[in-house]
Amino acid sequence: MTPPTTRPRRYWLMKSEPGECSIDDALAAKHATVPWTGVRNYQARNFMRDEMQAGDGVLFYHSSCPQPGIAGIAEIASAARPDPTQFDPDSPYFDPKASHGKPRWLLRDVKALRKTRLLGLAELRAHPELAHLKVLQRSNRLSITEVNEADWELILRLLA
DNA sequence: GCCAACGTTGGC
DNA sequence: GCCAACGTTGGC
Repeated sequence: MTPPTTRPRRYWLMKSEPGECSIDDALAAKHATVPWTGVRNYQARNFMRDEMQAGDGVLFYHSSCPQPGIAGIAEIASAARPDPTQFDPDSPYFDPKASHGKPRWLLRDVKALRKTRLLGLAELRAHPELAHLKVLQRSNRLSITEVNEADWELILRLLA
């Protein structure tokens, strides 16, 4: 018997518009868990479909709002599964080219662990060690990016 | 509301 | 496969 394969825990930054799903909304949800619906970018989808693993750490980021920044800590809480909003003609995320037989968009459930103080962009930028963070790059539009372990640990220290 | 950057679309 | 037009993102 070969032992189950393991890999080091990975870390992600996931953007959510608080008007749609804030860290408070996620914490208030059943099991503090929300399906990460509405991602319609292939690179972000591929992270959810192929790269993530249950238990991975998540920086819960508020975007498109008065105070953008990291607002909480969460973790990946499920395997990949089809995003149901792609099949719903009444959803803004409806995708007429998707079908149940051939879903295009896969999501993960994300479990909120705690709300933190808001760690805003200006403060993130004030730490040169974090300068390479994807979310700080000029006009990065990707809603899911990977965070390396050193950055994860530094950010958790800043939030402590 | 502005606007730069980027992904997607579709004609060729 | 190219590439211009278009739509979206998202901080400011």
